[in-house]
Amino acid sequence: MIDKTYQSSEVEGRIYAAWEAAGAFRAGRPERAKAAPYSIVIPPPNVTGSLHMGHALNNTLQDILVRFERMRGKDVLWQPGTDHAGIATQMVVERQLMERQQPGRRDMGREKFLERVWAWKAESGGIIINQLKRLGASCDWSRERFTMDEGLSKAVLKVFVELYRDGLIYKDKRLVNWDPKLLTAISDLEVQQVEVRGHLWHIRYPLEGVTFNAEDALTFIVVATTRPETMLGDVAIAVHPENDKLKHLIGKNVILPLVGRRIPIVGDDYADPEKGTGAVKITPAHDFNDFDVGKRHDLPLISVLNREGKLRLKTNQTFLDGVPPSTALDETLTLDAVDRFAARKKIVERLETEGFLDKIEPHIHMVPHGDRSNAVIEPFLTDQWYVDAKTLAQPAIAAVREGKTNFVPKNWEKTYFDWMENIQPWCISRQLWWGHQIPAWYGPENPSTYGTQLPFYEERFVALSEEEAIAQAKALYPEGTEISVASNEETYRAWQRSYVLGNNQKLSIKLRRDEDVLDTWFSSALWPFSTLGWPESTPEVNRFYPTSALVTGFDIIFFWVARMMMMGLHLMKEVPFKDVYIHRLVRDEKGAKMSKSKGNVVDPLGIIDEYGADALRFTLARGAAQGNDIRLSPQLVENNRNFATKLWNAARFVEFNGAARVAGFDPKSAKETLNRWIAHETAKASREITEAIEGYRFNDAAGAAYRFVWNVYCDWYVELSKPVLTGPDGAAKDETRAMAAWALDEILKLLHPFMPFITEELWDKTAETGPKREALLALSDWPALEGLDDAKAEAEIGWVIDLITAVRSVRSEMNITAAIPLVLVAASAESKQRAERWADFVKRLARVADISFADAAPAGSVQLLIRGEVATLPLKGVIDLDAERARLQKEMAKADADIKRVDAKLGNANFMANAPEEIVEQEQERREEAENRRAKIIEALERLKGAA
RNA sequence: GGGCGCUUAGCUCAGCGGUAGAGCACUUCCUUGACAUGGAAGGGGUCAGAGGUUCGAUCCCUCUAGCGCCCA
Repeated sequence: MIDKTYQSSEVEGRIYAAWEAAGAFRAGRPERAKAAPYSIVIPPPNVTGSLHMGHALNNTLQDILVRFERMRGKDVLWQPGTDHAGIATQMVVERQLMERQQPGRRDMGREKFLERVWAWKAESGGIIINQLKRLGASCDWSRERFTMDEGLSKAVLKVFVELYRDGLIYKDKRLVNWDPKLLTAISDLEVQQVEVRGHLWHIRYPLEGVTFNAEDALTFIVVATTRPETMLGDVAIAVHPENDKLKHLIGKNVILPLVGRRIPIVGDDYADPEKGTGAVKITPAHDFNDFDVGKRHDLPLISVLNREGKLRLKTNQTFLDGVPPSTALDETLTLDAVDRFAARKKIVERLETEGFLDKIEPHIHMVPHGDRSNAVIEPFLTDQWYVDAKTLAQPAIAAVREGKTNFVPKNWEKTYFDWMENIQPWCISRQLWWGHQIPAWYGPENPSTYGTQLPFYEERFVALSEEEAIAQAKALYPEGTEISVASNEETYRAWQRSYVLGNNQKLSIKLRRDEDVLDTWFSSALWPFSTLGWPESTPEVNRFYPTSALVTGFDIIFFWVARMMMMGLHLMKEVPFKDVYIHRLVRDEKGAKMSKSKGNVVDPLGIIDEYGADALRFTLARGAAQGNDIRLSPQLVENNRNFATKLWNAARFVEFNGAARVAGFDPKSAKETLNRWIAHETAKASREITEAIEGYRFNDAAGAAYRFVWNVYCDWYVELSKPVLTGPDGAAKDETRAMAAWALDEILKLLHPFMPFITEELWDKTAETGPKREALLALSDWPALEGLDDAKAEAEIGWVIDLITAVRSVRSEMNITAAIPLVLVAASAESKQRAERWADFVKRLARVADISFADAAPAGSVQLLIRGEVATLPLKGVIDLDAERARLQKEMAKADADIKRVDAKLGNANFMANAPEEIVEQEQERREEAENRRAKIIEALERLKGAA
């Protein structure tokens, strides 16, 4: 028995447990060994994260695809897992330590700290997985993976070593985006440009060889900068070679204020003559553009900041080199160890008091910020590891061009190409501890070539293991050298000191391992194959790679999709996925982006608690039109919860009326027109939904399902079947019961990918009568309905629906509550038959007292036009004749307008000459129909005159 | 500055070269035994503006205005 109401909170947990117990989501079920594979890898959520609405959308869409294909009989793998989220997770744990006033990570050391992170992972790592289950996600949880798992770590190591060997990973000293708060490099994708109201400071740089006079513009050159503190690292001034006002200064020198360094004025077209003063200061160690200019002119790099963003001057040899002592310099040196922003203020003050400040303009500009720390990012000169993304990008670009991977919607291709074609080296090292430690070991420069001199060059050994690194070192250093690995940085330094001091005659060498870890996205880039067991040649790799589809948000096309493409193609020689479906954002009901700081975040679990997972899923699916953000409001979810209730009640009604599934029932065998009609409609809906899911048109699929269930099955089939179901027993009743149950079954299947819980529950409840169910709904066959189209049934039921609707309209408009007679005028034989067959139904649904036939319309009746024929409601005395006249005149006006419009077309020689034949025919039919309608209305108006 | 996209009913959004659609909201009516989380009926749109292509444009093209996102 189906309960009176559907309690999602009671049902969902139980149903999910049943799926898991049956292993319904497992890939590689034996009975599907010969089935085609279908695979999706989940975009791994952060292991310590929790489910937000973006996840809910993303995973709902994947689940729709996966459940759909599973029902289509494929061997489906939805590969779940989480990533370790290096920076975010490390931040959380460090903050925790701070809050608890425990020692920081440096104090406790790497090993201890990592223990803490693993403990934190153990504690909070399962949360999001369970939340995904509450959403109904049908992942194969037995295969859950984590980027820091042994297997995935092995994959990361192997890839690093291979790419290094191939020259696609290298170490380089370049400017990186440095986060002075987190003390790590980040990739340019992790930098957010934020518009900031700042200033443009115009500074006078005195020309060499003349006496500086703030009043005399011939004694200096003015440059504008947004970051005056970096002037301490200036090494040149650039002016455009064709800048007529300034080009005469090229080749001359200026004396850097506050420092006294002599720096050249160089000609470079980077200096835009239209912008600012036309001259720009060049600080190659603190600006990406300046770095390039510096390279072109062979300028030195003077870094004046330390890792924490404080000025580093006193012990900074490159800063002091070639600068004559002066009191100005001494005063500048007092800024040593001062934070960059405090230093900026002080420097501006000094420039002003000493006459070097020309003017200050307010200036709005973009300032880079770290996406995790929100600190202002410094371009910073360090050694980091890079991936040669440009080389890897080439096959990845080609694969999309050749259609091996398709973006849906297609226009995202352009975004992908734009980025890929202008791709920069990918900085993959992070100064963190939580992550995959880079498998590189360093030792002193080979003494056989450099004796025991100061080791300013380090030998580098990139290897899969410490043993391999030692073996490599053995091969490099002189025979008999003892080689060991320092357990930590400290012991290495201690050894290094003694080595440098020449106390090491025995040639005992220590190696140290690179302390840094890899960008989390490096491991995520391997996700489509590392999760399948690569580098082992597992059956899963062979069966499920390349994956079928990837479903993700546009915000990680660069971070993730592009990098998976590069890695997949390079390492597997095949694209990682055939289709990439890109969905958009879930916004709040006002259209604002959900964010913690705005406080407008809608918690999917709260929605699930209140309305059920199915309602949330259906809402998201209905809203997921390609290319559009989804505005989510509780109202919408409520509507879809109501839809679930509607379905529930329909099932209850059907059950209550003895509709039980009949073994071997073939819908094609139905005799009753109504039953043939619903079979026809079911097949139609099934086609629409199938095609829509195949095309990733989730909204169309959900919309078609909604309309079919509510506006076809419930509104008409159930209503029209009532007289039969509640009437006398017989073949028609038996058939209708069987058909009602059959169609409901098809509905459950068609809705299952969208609303898995309620459909599975009903599948179970309806199994109580009739033949035994062979499988859970999740594992049942998707409808494949052939040979059910029935135009005749469609025409007949359509006629009935039109008739009922028309009578209801008049009743409503005329405010008639009593049962009224219906007279069909000059009815065709077909209409007569239909009317007789459907009399009971029409009487019931339109509240008609009786149906009769006449050759002419009775006087004083209301006229209805049903598919070209006249039906009347003799309402003499009941109706307001004026109102009826007005109604008819309105219809008349419409008919006139229709005729006029069609005539305009048909009278146009060009239209007749150029329009396709079927369109012309259509127009002609339309005219005939309108003409007929008009004639009937005129007759009715005439009759009204007679009645008056 | 470059790129992508949007502008359709009061709201949120589908759609599309051949007479404008849905949901919600609104109005009126309905405690008929699946469902008031419901049923029935109804009002409401020169499809942002201006040009162009076409027999025909809400749809294709160009421009303008406004809004959004991404990249520099």
